[in-house]
Amino acid sequence: MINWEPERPIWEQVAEIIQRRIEDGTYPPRTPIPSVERLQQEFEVGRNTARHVVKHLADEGFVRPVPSLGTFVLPRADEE
Amino acid sequence: MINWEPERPIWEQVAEIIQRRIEDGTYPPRTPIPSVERLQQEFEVGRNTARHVVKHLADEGFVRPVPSLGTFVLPRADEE
DNA sequence: CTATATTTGTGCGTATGTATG
DNA sequence: ACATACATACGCACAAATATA
Repeated sequence: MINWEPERPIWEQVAEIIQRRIEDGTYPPRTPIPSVERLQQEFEVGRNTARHVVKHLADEGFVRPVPSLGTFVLPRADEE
Repeated sequence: MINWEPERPIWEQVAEIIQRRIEDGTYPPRTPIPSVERLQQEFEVGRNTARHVVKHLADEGFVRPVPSLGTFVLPRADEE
């Protein structure tokens, strides 16, 4: 079981964890973050919640989902 | 057309049918159950629903999916 | 040896229904 | 009324391994 903060949406808390992993290099640029299904399993959330996380990270410009392939970490501007 | 009971999920009803066939020997141990595509066709369900059925049966220990080969009926302990 | 078909695995996209706060 | 969360159910495409023609 995961102790989510009750004050904020779970998707937001998951998104922050993934974002942190992107920033600390756990998920390097041009590599895929865990799939929606993996996120579901690791964080014990539903599919829509996991997808919301990915969509948020994509909207924020951290990742780009590629159909049939995965969701890839975008390189920073100075790493382009 | 198939008359599914509206009260329960379709995947559950399909899984029960397959499980019954395993138990009555229609699908003997070490032989494959119908592929996902065959399940789709026979029960007129979508791929994800058919896969859900297989995953459920695998989680319950009735079958083991083998990539590229099929999903095989596991032998019971006393038949091992 | 090559080409095709089969089968599971893995991705994303979409919609609906239900429940909760 | 709305946002959040989950379950169900449909769709598509491609990858990888295997079997077969």
